[in-house]
Amino acid sequence: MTLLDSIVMQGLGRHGALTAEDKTLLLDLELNPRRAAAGEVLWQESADVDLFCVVKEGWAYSYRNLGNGSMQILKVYLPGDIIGMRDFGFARRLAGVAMINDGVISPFTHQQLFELIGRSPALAAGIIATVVRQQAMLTERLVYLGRYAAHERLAHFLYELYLRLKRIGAVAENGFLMPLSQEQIGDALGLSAVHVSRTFSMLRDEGLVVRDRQHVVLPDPQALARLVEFNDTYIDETLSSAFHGFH
Amino acid sequence: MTLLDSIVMQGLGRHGALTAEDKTLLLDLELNPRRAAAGEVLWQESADVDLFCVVKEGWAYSYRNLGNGSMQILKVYLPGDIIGMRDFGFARRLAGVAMINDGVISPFTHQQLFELIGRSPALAAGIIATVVRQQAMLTERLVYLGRYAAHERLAHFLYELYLRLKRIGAVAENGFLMPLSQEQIGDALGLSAVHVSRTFSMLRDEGLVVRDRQHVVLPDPQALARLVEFNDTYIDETLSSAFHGFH
DNA sequence: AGAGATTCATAACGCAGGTTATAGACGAGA
DNA sequence: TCTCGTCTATAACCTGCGTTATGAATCTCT
Repeated sequence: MTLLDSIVMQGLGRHGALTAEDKTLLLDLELNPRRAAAGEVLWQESADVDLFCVVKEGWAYSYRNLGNGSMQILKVYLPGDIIGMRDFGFARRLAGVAMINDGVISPFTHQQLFELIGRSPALAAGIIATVVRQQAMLTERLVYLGRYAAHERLAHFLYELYLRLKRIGAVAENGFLMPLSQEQIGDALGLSAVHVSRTFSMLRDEGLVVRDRQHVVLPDPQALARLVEFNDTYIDETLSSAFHGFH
Repeated sequence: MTLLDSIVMQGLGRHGALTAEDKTLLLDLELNPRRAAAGEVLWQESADVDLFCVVKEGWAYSYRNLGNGSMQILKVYLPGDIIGMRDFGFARRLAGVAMINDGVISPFTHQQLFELIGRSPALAAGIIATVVRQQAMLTERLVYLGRYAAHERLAHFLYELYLRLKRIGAVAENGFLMPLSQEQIGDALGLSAVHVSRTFSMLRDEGLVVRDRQHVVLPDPQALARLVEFNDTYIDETLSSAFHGFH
């Protein structure tokens, strides 16, 4: 799991050839890795925007604390993801970010990001693509919050994680580790922790999800995908050819 | 309402001086205006991505049609907004777009957008800012879908429209025209049309919203804002200084 | 190894909001 | 002016999910 540095390159660079300089620029982003403990808050809402991070190990999530005492988790970050792009261009953080479990992150500065954009059109395009893809994932979540029932939300959530983890080689025999508590899952899906538990039981009874603490197995991923009519365009879609021309 | 062409410039250019050439580039985007009738579908989900549009008159919305027969409205577009940025970088539309009422739109091509980005770093930065701001509005909606009750969702929705319309001078004496049906509002807020009606009645009884068909008045906008703890950072926040340095 | 804190499963109960139904108000077109 | 279709208001009824509670299992710290 330590060679995930390259995942960023895969994610950003798949659609166009990266030059050796591009690769150097990318690797430079990861020169300052540090450990981050479970629960550590990387930054709070409204903090100044100074850093972005590459997640190298562990999971993180971005969230909003609400006036009514509840929390909404906006996105779960996996190894290889870039944290903080949400705030790109803003002076203040729109959401807080915290680690879910112990991990390693590589912070880099606003400054570094601007330089990278200035030096490599290919990477600039890739970064825009990253932002747009994140927006697409957010949209997908929004649709599920607005119009689907609890079991569909949970199934969709698990299947999305499954696909994303598979991309980075963190799935074995349809199983993966999921360090999120049911409370946190509820905060992501707009459900109470109790109902998340109920819903897990339901999916278990239907043979769709087997779970033992943090270990999750999807015995039949296709069945899950059918249940949620999973639209994976937003995860795997290739960029348009017009976009390539931009490089 | 016909001079709204300039709104795009206001929205993108407020944070940095635009050169005369920048302005020309922007005006070039609006050379081909055409009428669009209420209900007209500008494009469907999964269609090829070819065009973007500036809305010059009228309202539009982007939406997803779901397998369970319902619809989720993702965003309402007002005069001066750019439609289609959601799909920037994708080969296929992630969402359909339709007109709410009669209006005028100015389509421009992928090609034009790329040229504009290539020629003017200031405009490129502005466009990224537009995308990020849209993402922020989407996030705000997501939070409300996940963690707030019907009356809070509706109040927030109305107040956001109020602010956006005020920016473009479409509010008079705290009142504005809202061409959305209650069914459409429900599709945006993840509620049934019946419950939207109930909730309007509730807000009316509390003196927060007066409504007669399409005419809406917010007698005390501040009271509404308090109800929803409105966070207008994402609408008005100035860009970070680092971002300015990028121009 | 023991104590306290977290997490999870399941049950009981209540309510916000979905669904269906009905009737009035309004708008477009003949 | 009449008709038909769309939109809205309100009522009656039902259910999915929130809330609260309890006990068991697991983790953490010493």
